[in-house]
Amino acid sequence: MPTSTWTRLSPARRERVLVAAMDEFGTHGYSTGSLNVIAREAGVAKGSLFQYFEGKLDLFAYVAEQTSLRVHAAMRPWLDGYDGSTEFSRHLAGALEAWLDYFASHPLERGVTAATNMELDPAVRNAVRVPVQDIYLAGLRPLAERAVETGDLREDADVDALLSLLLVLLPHLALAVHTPGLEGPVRLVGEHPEVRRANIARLLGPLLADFVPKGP
Amino acid sequence: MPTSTWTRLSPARRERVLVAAMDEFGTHGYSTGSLNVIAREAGVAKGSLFQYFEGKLDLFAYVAEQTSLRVHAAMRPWLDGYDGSTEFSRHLAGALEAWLDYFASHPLERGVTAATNMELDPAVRNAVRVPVQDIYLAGLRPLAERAVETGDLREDADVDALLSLLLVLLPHLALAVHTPGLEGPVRLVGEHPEVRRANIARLLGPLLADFVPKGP
DNA sequence: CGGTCATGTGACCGGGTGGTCATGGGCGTG
DNA sequence: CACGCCCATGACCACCCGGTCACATGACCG
Repeated sequence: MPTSTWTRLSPARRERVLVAAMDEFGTHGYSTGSLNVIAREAGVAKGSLFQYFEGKLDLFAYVAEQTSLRVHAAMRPWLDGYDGSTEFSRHLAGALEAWLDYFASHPLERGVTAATNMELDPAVRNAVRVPVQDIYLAGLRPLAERAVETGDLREDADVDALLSLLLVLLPHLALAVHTPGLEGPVRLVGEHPEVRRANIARLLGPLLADFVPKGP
Repeated sequence: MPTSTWTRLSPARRERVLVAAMDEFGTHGYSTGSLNVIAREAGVAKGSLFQYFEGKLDLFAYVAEQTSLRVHAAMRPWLDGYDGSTEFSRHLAGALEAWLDYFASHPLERGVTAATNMELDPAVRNAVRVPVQDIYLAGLRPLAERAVETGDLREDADVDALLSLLLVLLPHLALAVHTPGLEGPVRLVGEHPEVRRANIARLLGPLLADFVPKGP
C-alpha cells in the first residue's frame, strides 16, 4: 500500500511516477526492473520513491493493481452490460475482444500485465495476485452468477473453478497475440471483426464446455 | 555453446554442474538465477563455470537446450510411433499426455521449461529460442507433414503456422497444470487416464480446428 | 520573526552480481 | 627431472542494486 504522502501528492507527480514504473516493470519485469531507472525517468529522487512506497515490492504491487484497475475500467461496459439478453459465451467473447483492443492501444498496460503473469518468484506472485485477482473476480463473478441464473451455465456449475480458469488462461491468450511467431496463426489481432470474433469463439468454447448445460 | 574444455570433462562433473544450473535457473529464472549459487551447489569454483561457458547467457542457453533434448527424448516413442494407423489429433493427444507425465516426475525439467517460457527479456528469449525451438520443430514437423499426406490434416494446411501455434501454447498448457489454483479446473493431472484423455482432446480440438479437413 | 512540519534530495551503505586472473597442482612427455 | 599443458581455484574487480538518512527547502502559523 502506498503511504499517506503518496495520496497527498499532486496528480501530475503521481502520474509521472506511475508511468515510469509501468514502463520499467513492464519491459524488464519485477526483479530486473530498477528503482534507479524509475526515479530518473520520473524526474524524482530515489529517496522520494521510498517516501511514497514501503519498498520495491510495494511499488510493484501498486503498479499491478492500478494497471488491472485501468484494464477493468476499459472493459466495464461489457461487464455491466450483461443482462441475459445475449448468451453468456457470446458476451464473454465480446469482453475478450475489448480486452484485445485495449492491449493493442495501451502497450504500458500490456507490458505490466505480461510482467505480472510471467513472474516466477512465488513471493512476488502472491504479493501481486491478491489485489489484481480481486479486481478481476469482482468484475467477472457477477457475470458468471447471472449466467447460472439465466441457464446459460449449468445450474451446478462450479463458478469458482470457472473463474480461476478464466483468470489464468485468458491473460495468456490475450498476451500470446503479441508474441513473435504467434500473431499469425491465432489471428486475434488486425483481423476483420467477424473473423476475429469467430476465432475467439473457437478458443473460448472448449474452456466453457464443462460449465454449459449438456445436450443440444 | 560450451567450450571444448566442457566436452572433455568427466560426465559426473558435467552432470553436477548441469543439475545445479537447472535447479537454480528453474526456480529463479534467468536474470535472478545466480552463478555463485550454481557454482556452490555444483561443488565447483565459479571460475570454472567461465572455463566451461562463455558467460551466464551461454550457460542458460545450454541448460535450456539440454532440457528440451531430455523432454524430446522422453517423448520420442510417441513422435516416432506415428505411422498413420491412428488419427493425428489422437496421436498428438498421446504425446501431450506423455509430456504431462514427464513434467510430473521431472521437476527440474519442468522448472527450466517454465523459466524459458516465462522469460521477458527479448535478448534472452532469442538466445534460447533458436536451439530449443529447433529441437521441438525437428520432432513435430515430420508428424505434421505425415498427417498432411494421410489426410488427417488439410492438404493446404499451413504446417509452419500449426507448429508455431503448438510450440507456444502447449508448453503453457503443460505448465499451467502446476499453477496453484488451476490444477483443479483443467483436470489434466492425477485424473483417471480416460478422463484426462478426454480433457486433453477438448483443449486440443479447437487448436487444430483450422487445419483439419472441413465437413463431416 | 522563529518554530514546526511535510516533503524533496542525493550521497552513501552493505551486499550481491557477472566476470577476471594470477597462482598452483596434476599429469603426460622428452 | 623439467617442461608444458590443462584445468581448478577463490580472491578480487567494477558495477549496480534496494534501501537509508542527514540535510535543504519552503509553506503555514503563533
